[in-house]
Amino acid sequence: MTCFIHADLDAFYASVEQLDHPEYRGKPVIVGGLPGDRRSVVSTASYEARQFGVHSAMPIVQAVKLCPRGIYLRGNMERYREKSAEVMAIFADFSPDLQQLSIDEAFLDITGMEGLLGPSRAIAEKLKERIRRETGLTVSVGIASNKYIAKIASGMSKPDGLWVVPPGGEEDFMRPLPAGKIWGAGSKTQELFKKHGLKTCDDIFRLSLDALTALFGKAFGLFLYKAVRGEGAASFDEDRGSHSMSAERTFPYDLYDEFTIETALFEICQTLIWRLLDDQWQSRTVSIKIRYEDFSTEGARETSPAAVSTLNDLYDRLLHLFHKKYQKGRGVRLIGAGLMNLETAGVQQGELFDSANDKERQLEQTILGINQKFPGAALRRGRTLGE
DNA sequence: TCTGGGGTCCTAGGACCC
DNA sequence: TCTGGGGTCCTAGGACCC
Repeated sequence: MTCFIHADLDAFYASVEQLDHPEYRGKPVIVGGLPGDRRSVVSTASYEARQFGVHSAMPIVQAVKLCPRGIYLRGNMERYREKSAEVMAIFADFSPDLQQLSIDEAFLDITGMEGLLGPSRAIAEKLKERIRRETGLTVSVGIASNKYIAKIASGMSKPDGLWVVPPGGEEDFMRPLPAGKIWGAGSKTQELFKKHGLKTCDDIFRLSLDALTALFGKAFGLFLYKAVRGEGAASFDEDRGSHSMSAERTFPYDLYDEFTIETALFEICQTLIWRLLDDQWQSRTVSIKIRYEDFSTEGARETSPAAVSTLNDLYDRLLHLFHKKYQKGRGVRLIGAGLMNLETAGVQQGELFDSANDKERQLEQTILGINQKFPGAALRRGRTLGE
C-alpha cells in the first residue's frame, strides 16, 4: 500500500516576515503591496489578517479597506526562496522521493517507511516538530494512499494541521466534502456546480461518468469522476513534458503611447534572455500577451525553425508579434512575453544559430557572466541605458 | 473592490501529409 | 466530383494552481 504526505507551509510569506520581524508577530501581515500601490494584489495574508476577511489574490486596495491597520509589505522573494530551501532539505531527510509542487509545498512518498520511522502519523509529527524547531515555521500535513487525497487532507485543519485518511477510507473522506474542496475545480467550475445544483462531492458522486463528461468535457469529467471517489489523478506522476518561461508587467496606469509599451517589452526581453541563458534552455517559440484597459487579453505566438539566439533576435520576433496584435488607441494595462517548448541547450546549439549573431551572443554571455559574479552591477544593453 | 506574476494543462480548429 | 480517416504540428484562448 502506497503512502504519501502532502506538506504545506502555513501562510508562508507572511510567516517568514513574522519570523524575521518579531514585532509583526500576532499582527495582521499582508504581503503583496503597500497601501496605495495601484493594481497590486495580496500574495499571502497572515492568519491574523484573514480574520479581517483578507485573502490571497484580493486587490491591496480592498485589503486596506478591510484591514486599515495591517502591516503591508511588498515581500522579499530571495528570502522566501532561502527559507523554502531549508524546509525542502528537511523534507528530503524524511523521504528520498520528494516532489516539490511550489515554493511552499511538496509531496513525500513514505511508502514502506513505517518499519523504519514508525506509523505514518508519528512520521508526520516528527516532520512537523523538526520544521518548527529548525526553521521556526509551521506546516500543515495530509497523509493518504495517493497524492490527490493527501493534498486535500493537508487543507483540512490548517494552520499547523495534521490529517490522516486511512487506506480504504478515501471515498468516505471525499463524499461528504463541499464541492468547493475539489482541488482543480476553480471559480468557473464552481459556478457550473452551482448551476446544476451540485453542492457536495456526494452530489457529483451520484452522477454517471457519461453525465459528468457531458457536463464538463471528456478529460475534466473523468477527473471529477475519479476525484470524488478518492482516486488519485495520474497527472502527478508523469514527467512534465513541456516547459515555458514568461515575464510580464502590469502598469500602474494604462498606456497609450506605443514607444513606452515597446520599451517595457524590451525590458521584459532582457529578463527573459538572461534567464534563458542562465538556465541553459533554448526555444523556437515566442509569445506575447497584451491586456487592454477593459481587462480583455489577447496573445500571439510564433514558432520558427531557428532557436532564439540573442536579445535583439528575441526583441525583433516579439515586436513583430506585438504589431500584428496591437490595436492602436486602446489603453494597455499589461504587456508580457514568453518562451515556450523549452529544450535543453545542447552542445550543438551554436550550429543552429545564424553565425552573424555569434559576436552578439558572445557579448551577451559575457554580460551574463559579469551579472552573475557581481549581482549589483546590473549591466544592461541598449534601449534602457539612458534613463 | 476591480482584478499580480509565473507556471501547467486542455480544447478546438486549421494546415498539411499520406 | 466530391470528400474519408489518421497523424502531426501549430495557434488562440481559457481554466486552474500557488
